[in-house]
Amino acid sequence: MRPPRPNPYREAWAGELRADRAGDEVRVAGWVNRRRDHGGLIFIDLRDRSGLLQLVFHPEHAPEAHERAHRLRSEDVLTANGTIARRDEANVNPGLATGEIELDVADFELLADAKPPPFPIDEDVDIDETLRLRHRALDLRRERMRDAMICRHQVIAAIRDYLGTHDFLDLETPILTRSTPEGARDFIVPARVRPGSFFALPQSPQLFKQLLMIAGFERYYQIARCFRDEDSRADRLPEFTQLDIELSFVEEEDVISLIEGLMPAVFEATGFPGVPPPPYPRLTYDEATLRYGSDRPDTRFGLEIQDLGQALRSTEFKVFQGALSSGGVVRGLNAGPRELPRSDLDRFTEQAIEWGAKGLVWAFVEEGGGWRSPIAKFLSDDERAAIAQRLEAGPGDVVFIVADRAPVAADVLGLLRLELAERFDLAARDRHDLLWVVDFPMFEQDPETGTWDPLHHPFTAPEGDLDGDPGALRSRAYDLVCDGQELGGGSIRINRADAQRKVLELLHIGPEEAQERFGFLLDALEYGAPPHGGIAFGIDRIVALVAGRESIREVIPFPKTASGIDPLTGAPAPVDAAQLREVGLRLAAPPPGVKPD
RNA sequence: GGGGGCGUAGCUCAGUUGGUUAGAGCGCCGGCCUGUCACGCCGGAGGCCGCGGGUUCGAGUCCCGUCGCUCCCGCCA
Repeated sequence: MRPPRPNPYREAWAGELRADRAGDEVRVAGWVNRRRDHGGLIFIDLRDRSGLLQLVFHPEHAPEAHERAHRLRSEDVLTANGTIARRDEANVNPGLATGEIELDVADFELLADAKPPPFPIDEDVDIDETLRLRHRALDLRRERMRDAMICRHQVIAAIRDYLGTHDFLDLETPILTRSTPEGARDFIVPARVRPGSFFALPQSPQLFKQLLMIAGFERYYQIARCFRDEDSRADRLPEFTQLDIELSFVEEEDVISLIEGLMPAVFEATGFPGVPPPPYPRLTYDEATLRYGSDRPDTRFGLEIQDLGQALRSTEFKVFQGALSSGGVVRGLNAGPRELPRSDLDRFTEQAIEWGAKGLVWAFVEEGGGWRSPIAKFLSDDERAAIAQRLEAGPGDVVFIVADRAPVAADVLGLLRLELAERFDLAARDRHDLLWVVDFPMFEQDPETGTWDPLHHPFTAPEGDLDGDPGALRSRAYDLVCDGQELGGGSIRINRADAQRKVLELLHIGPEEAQERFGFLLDALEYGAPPHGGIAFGIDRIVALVAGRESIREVIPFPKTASGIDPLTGAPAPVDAAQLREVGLRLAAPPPGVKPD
């Protein structure tokens, strides 16, 4: 850190003082991290953003200060001046960056005293998250959180630096806007200036960044706050921060190579090891869903899924035969030589059913090709051998098989894969797998309604015949995946109004509705839109990865809880009737705990 | 909306088969202590066992409901 401007509080950062300053008079300021009062000598670990420094209060060096120092307590704020003293060899603390020195305090001023904190600031223990969020200012004082926030800053600074030197303009887009078709539920804000109407908070700056391309800015980025009114997860909150990027006159390779330059810059800036250098491997969507049962595969461990259709094409076992003859699949994975008691097998089977399968076949392969399995007797020797060969399963291995519609089999085996990896701790810890998933289908058919839903948003450029079978269309989209989590995704966009209208039509968004909802984009597309494309990343996820945190709440200064509320401010909170009247609203029912008027 | 886990002192947790006075460590308060750095020693305070109901002679413990947190499914890039 740069040296502070000397002022009445501070002339140096406490955590950055070293033995070369021995003998110097300095003034430092910060919080009492910990006190060790020996009656005679008093030691205080002073904490500021830069780290810790031991202050010594000596009864003979400074009797008056020593007397007052007895009353210092944890988290008191003080400024102290004195002499930097080199510690005796025996008193050096190798665990502390400033451990070779200490400040022999001449005088200090208590700037603010502190109540005992509701949880320890000076040690790294798990505290109830709601309590931490309620006292977030205190929580953020903890080293772990300070590190995370600094890491967050470093990630964002590295991004700005990289994109800045690659000719990108950082431009803002509105927060009060109208519904964007990302597929999630919108947060809505009643509009006083037009009672009965609502703003929506952006789910992403998608439409605006396309307008910026049509405007001719060529290269844009933004660290953009985005909002989606859906239930949270460890890696998902209703409010999150996205790195939003868009470029003109580009195709897929341009975006991919930009990102393959950006990500290493981020990893380098944060000193994050473990990600192999680019080019990052690419998997097609079809490969990913077949081999890993997911379009965001975790490839840190094997357990790859295989198709068993060939091995079973003339099977008489009704379950498998039924699946195959009705257009479904039989797929399996080899879990390897695992000790799996019946209780685990039952649990997996139960879960498979919850995940949508009709059942789960398990089998232990024995010496000589026999199976210990409830279905062993329904399969011929040849079929068992063919399956074992396909799954490369030998004696001792346990294999799992699902027969179902292809998407169900993929999902179930994909989830089972993750479950097994968790159960046996298979994921490499010191390695992180970044990879691209490419060549997505444009649409996915809802098995119940038969309607076509876009896998990405409907501005993604399709590949193939727009007048042909929608199921055959591919999209020019790409997702960046890390350890089974989507870090970002994007696409080349549609840059012609007629093609855009056609795609919306395929989604049953008629001309009128299209005009009503995003006429402003369609209109702009009429005036010469360059070929363009881009990508968006979850900044919170990137920081969590780099900082090694399980939840993005650990890398956001003021996050909502997993249940979507803010214990710090109490938001969301009821508003009074006058505020409602102003925006032309009346509640159908009073909120819990509030009496109706 | 559904499923799992958790809820006991300020914090982190233990609490046996339902048993009478609910414990520990840390923190806090008081005293002692001149080389500690998780300082040490002595003493002390601190409890709506999430909340409501039920079973029972008796409930932290069993049952029902409910609330909160969290993880996952659904949902969501």
